[in-house]
Amino acid sequence: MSSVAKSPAAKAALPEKTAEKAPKRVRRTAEEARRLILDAAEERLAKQGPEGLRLQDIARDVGISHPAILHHFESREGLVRALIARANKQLRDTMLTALGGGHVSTDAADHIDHVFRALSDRGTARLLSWLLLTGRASESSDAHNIMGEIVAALQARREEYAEMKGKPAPDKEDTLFMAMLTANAAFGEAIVGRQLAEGAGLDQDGIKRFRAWFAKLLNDHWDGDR
Amino acid sequence: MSSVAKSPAAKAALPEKTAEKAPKRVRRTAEEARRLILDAAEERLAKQGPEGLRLQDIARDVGISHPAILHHFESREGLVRALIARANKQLRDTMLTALGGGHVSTDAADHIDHVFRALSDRGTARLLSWLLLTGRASESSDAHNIMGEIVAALQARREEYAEMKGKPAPDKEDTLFMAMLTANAAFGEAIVGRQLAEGAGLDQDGIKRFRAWFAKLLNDHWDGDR
DNA sequence: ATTTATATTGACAACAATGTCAGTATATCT
DNA sequence: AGATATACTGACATTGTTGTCAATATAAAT
Repeated sequence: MSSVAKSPAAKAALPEKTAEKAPKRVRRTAEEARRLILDAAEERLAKQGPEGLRLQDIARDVGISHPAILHHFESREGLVRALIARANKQLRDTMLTALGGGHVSTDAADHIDHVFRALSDRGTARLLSWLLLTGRASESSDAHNIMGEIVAALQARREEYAEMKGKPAPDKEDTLFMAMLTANAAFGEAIVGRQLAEGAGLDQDGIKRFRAWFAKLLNDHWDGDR
Repeated sequence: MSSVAKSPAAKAALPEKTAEKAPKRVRRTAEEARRLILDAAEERLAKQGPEGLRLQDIARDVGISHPAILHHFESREGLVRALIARANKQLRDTMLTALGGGHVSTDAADHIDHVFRALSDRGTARLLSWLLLTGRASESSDAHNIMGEIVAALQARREEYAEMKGKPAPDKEDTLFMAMLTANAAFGEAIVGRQLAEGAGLDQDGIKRFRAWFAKLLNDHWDGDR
């Protein structure tokens, strides 16, 4: 990323007619180009925030000219929408497969860690946050379904677990609240986490301990009093 | 805030020389002007996100011309810095006075509600979030101290409470984690809260119930096992 | 090899936003 | 009242960013 792709320097060798053209243009498939562009945009967004999302910069990152981006996404807004759609999809997939994995009910720590990783460690939460901050929330009605699906899956797991233990079925709202708290905390951590941790003198390992602590809190509540 | 101050409409009464000038320019004190500008900027930011922070818009809201803003804040960046500084200060004050109020140890619900109100209901968390997303974190080294102060105050309360109950003093890190979780959750709620709540079919009252639920969770932990 | 479709580019247009400046009006001080 | 400091304005300069367009190169099809 230090040295940008140069135009062919070996061009003025022969002043003959053979030397006057050496275009060497890269041509990707549309799908591949879109993927590269989205990747670059995501990275910029994660690193520099909303104001770092400029077509020219992204183009430079990919090594293309900025009209190419317009060609693939119509407009800047189109690019943003594509970004949103992909982030939502990734999030949904990650969460649901995590919920689907077997070892949930016994140990919430892994589970919490999954959620935090999916949202916080990778830039997804920051991306989604920015989307929400800029008021583009309504466009991604997917978010609704995602939350619904997750809570449903979680509730199913919980009832299953309760039955196994011979306990009464847990309250649906209680499950919802657990999910909401987790989501809120993960988003919050994605944004203020590093800042808070630094302020409190917590290192990377301390953050891990925090997540474990949180997992335990939820775990206790999971098969606790209620 | 609905009707902006209008320029004098009663001006074309006499076509005489007396009617040709009616400047009626408002002149505030520098302090007052700065306050108004910051208020307007804050509101824009809360409503429309980062991209809504344009000098011309803010100026229109206040009823002045945009160079006036530059006059008071040097540059756009200056305005942003002032915004940050004020938000930090407000946050610190709110939190510490909330911590200082007597009824903390017995009922965490009020307390949690205070925190959420200070961060979430008003636009503070969104503002700070945007600041963090845009990477302006380093400029507000105040944040460090804030977190430190709060945790210290909380820990003091907790030790006091533990002694009253004749229990062993709580772990400092445990207190820190409680504060971190609360902060994360409040920030998260400020950003994704409405979206999640809608997706889950929760109304305003449901959000209140969630906060109460969270408060209870912390409360139980407060004088619980550890 | 020729044709076809389209990914890609450079140059330019259009616009928006910050910032500059010289001048104007208003509160305050003497 | 007159003088002074400065909050404020309108017009302009500047810069940066999105978007348009005609032209070009390249992969795939015939």
